[in-house]
Amino acid sequence: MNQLKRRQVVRAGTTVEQMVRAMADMIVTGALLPGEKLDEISLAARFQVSRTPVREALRELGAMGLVDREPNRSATVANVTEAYLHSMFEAMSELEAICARLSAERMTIDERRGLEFLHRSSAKLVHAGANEEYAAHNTEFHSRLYRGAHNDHIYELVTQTRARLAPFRRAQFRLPGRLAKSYDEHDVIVTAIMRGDAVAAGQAAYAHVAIVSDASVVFATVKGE
Amino acid sequence: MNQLKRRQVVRAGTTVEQMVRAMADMIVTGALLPGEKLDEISLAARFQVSRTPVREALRELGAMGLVDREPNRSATVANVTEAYLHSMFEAMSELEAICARLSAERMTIDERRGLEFLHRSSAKLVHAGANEEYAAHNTEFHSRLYRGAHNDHIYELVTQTRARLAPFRRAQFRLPGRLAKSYDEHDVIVTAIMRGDAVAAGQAAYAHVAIVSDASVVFATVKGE
DNA sequence: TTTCCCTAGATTGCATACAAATTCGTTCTG
DNA sequence: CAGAACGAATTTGTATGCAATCTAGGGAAA
Repeated sequence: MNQLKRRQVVRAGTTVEQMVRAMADMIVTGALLPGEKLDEISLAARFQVSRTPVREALRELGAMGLVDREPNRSATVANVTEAYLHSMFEAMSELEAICARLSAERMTIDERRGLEFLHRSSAKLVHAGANEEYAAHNTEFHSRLYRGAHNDHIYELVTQTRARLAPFRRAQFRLPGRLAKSYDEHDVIVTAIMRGDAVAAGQAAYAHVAIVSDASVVFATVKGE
Repeated sequence: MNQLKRRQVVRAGTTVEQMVRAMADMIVTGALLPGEKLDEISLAARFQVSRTPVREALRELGAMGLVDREPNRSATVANVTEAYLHSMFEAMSELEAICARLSAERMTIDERRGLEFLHRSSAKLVHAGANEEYAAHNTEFHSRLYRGAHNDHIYELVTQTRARLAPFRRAQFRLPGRLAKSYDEHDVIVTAIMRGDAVAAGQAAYAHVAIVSDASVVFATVKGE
């Protein structure tokens, strides 16, 4: 098995799919910063492919809102105005509220128990001050909330919004005491969901995200313009 | 000015943009039916361009959710499962509720007056049974609700969802008496917004869309599986 | 010195060419 | 006759080439 084609690499698909995944990841994780130029030739060289798949990947990323494109100029990592950023955070609050509300009504027993267990198990990370690991737990926590709503389209909308927001809330848990507060806020949500209180769950989720927005460090306009 | 290039035609952009607009329109209006095959060569011939822009347009439409794409097989007009369709309608209800709620809180005086005027002026269309025209008024009515929320990202989400839903609710106003009921439901929303009652506006909007979902004729799986 | 304009290089947009994959018809076999 | 298997034709995926557009730098004029 010395000579396997690029195509056969685990979980691969077409070249474009790979590029989209790779670049989306780089943008979301911050390896590429908002405003950064993405010229097709460099990308083609970097990924060892021709410009054709690069262009298709950029177009898809553009449609996803992760990169900005204008005719006859290089694509750039999406960089939004402060007003738009605010609208995304607000939308996120609303969407999370919906998910929490629906989760309170629709989660199966197993989902509820799983959520509670995950939440409880993150307590020790708070005490240990394990930023990175708590962040991972946090992501999983919210993911479960989205899935728990049992609505595929809402899941898509919230996931998409979260991805676009990611580059702008990197240092979320750097603020002192934020971890413990986050845990407490999750606790309110979990409690409400466990007892099937949709209204309380929705309100708690809305407030939680709203707080995160405020706590988030906002990178405005990093490069170019 | 005899020899103007394709590019210079009014409101045009790059070839791909034109194709995306044209095809999105065809899909949304039903000129292309869900499930229909979209092979690149035919499209290229039809639009008098090479396959390259066609492929980019298809990829963008795919990202928008208007066409389904799988590696090494033709793209098709998006055709969703009944479960997914249901989830889109539910999402639409939630999103419209948010917009109505925020509109009740945030619309300017002018926006409120404009909405009310538009609504009142559609009354005569109901009496006349003018389906087509009422449908246009209806579209405009909802558009204003979305813009009235003063949140660009939510506007984007709701617009996108509406577009994906369009092919599946074509015959919305064909049902007898639906026009009058729609008007009455709009009336409740408008009244709530005019008096700034966010909760009532949200509930009325949610109920309105939920009814439309039920009233909608669902085309399931038109062509090809 | 500053500003404007022009040209050369660089970069994107689209077309064409070729490779890989799929599909469908035909043939061969049981 | 049914079904598997092979192969040609169709269709998608990627590379390359050329035209159109943009950008940057230098030189001329104010």
